[in-house]
Amino acid sequence: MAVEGQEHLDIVAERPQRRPRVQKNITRAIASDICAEIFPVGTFLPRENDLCERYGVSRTVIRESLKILESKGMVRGRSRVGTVVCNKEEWNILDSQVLEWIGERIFEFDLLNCILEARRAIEPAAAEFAAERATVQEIADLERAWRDMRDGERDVAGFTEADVAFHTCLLKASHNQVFLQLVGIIQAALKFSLHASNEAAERRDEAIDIHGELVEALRMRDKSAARDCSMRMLDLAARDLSAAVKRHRPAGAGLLNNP
Amino acid sequence: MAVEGQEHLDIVAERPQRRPRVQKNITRAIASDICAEIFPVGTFLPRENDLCERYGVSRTVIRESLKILESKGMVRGRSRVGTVVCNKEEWNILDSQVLEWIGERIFEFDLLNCILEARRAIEPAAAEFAAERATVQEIADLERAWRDMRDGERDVAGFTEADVAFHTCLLKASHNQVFLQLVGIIQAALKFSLHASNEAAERRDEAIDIHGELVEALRMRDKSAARDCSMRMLDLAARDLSAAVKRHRPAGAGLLNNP
DNA sequence: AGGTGGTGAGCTTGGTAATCTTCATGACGT
DNA sequence: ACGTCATGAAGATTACCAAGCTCACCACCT
Repeated sequence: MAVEGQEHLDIVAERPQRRPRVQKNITRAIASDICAEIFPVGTFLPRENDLCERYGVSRTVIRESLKILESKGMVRGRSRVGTVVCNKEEWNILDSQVLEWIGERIFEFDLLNCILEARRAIEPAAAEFAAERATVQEIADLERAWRDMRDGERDVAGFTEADVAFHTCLLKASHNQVFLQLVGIIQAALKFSLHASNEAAERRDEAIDIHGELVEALRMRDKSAARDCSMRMLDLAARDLSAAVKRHRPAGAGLLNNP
Repeated sequence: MAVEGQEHLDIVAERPQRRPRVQKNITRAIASDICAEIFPVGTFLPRENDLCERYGVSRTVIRESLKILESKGMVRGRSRVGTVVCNKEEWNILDSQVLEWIGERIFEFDLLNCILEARRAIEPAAAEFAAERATVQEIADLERAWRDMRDGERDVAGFTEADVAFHTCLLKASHNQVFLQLVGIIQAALKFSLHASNEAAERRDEAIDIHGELVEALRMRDKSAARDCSMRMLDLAARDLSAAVKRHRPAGAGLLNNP
């Protein structure tokens, strides 16, 4: 973990000949450090000049990174005073970049439960809209994603990817811009639920069946069937989620013995 | 409103002695110009140096502004090529700053309908959760907001503010982080629905009653009543919305005769 | 002669650095 | 207790270098 703090330095130092996207890396580095509570919520970040030293970049890069983080509600710059880390409630957790930066720490945020609740509200509604609005092309895309799920049943990464694609297509097919924006949280949810329940292969069979049923319901333009499939899908997701959470916090008090 | 386009110039030009918050203003100015399609979707922005001239600020400010816009999905910087305006589907329309920048043009985005649909999915669910999870303090806050609505019945601005506060409190009381993030779109929806239906005062009476009923339902921890109130509330909102849209597009075919 | 591919100039963004301005803060003096 | 001023950190400007994407041009091969 002494190495971890220097990670970004390596990125810069190891390739002096090429300077590949410093900005993005530094932003991610600072964001990760915030998520890791190296810079805890409510405290001030080091002065900009100190951040330059710490990450080995110029002040411009630091400032642009801070601007990005500020625009996502993670920090707030107080003029001539400093930059303070905001409460997690203020973070734009619907932003997919923020979710990426949080990464595995999503388990410590009590977020996956919230996301599941939100999905229960949103996805059945989206499925209904999709039943009446999806184009034939969109239904074809959904079916393709479903086939990819079926074919990728053995391969966890491939299966997850196809699952994400399926739900993304579903939201697209709802023809509602707001729902579509929520694809980020659903991605995060699928990523961390499935990754943990990969031994429960029989569940994937079940999931694949339901996804197939949903495609069929959309094709029939059957709104209530679509809603029903979506809800059953989420019941499965709920089971996976609780398995994932258990697995991630085996002792039940896993917060205490982290590295 | 012809002045509005030059606003940022004024800020810089009119007070050469004080330079207050250039950054924020410039970011808003560029964002507004993008929304106004002065820089249309799919085209390149002017070179950074030209933007400096146009807005009368240094390149650093421009670059930081572009970074912010990029982080919200409005533009994409292509290294050594230029900055291109993204499709509106890629914009983070759940971001409250983006919604602010869009402002009145929200009517041209076909967004209010989407938001209403999303609210129908979300708010009843949030109301149910609030019924079982709201603290007494939160219910008190809701009631206070409700009283403010009642007292501010004559004053459109005050009424809207109280209405926004009410719905914000409701989402808070649902104790779901994801729902809470959606306060931005609901604010936008209320702002533009009410502002247009301010002559229909009798509707506000009705709205106030329903809001009061909802508070009562929460106090009784009655989930189904809470959900029901929320849905009736949204039926009213739907009526207001169609009035607002009609009012904003009087000819009914406003899309056809733009340049 | 014509098409193909390599090459280099020029332009544009990415990044660095030094410098100045503006004020939020807190210590100091009245 | 209150006003004043020094201080230091962020806001902003400027200038410059680095690097790579484009494109036009020219040589070379067919």
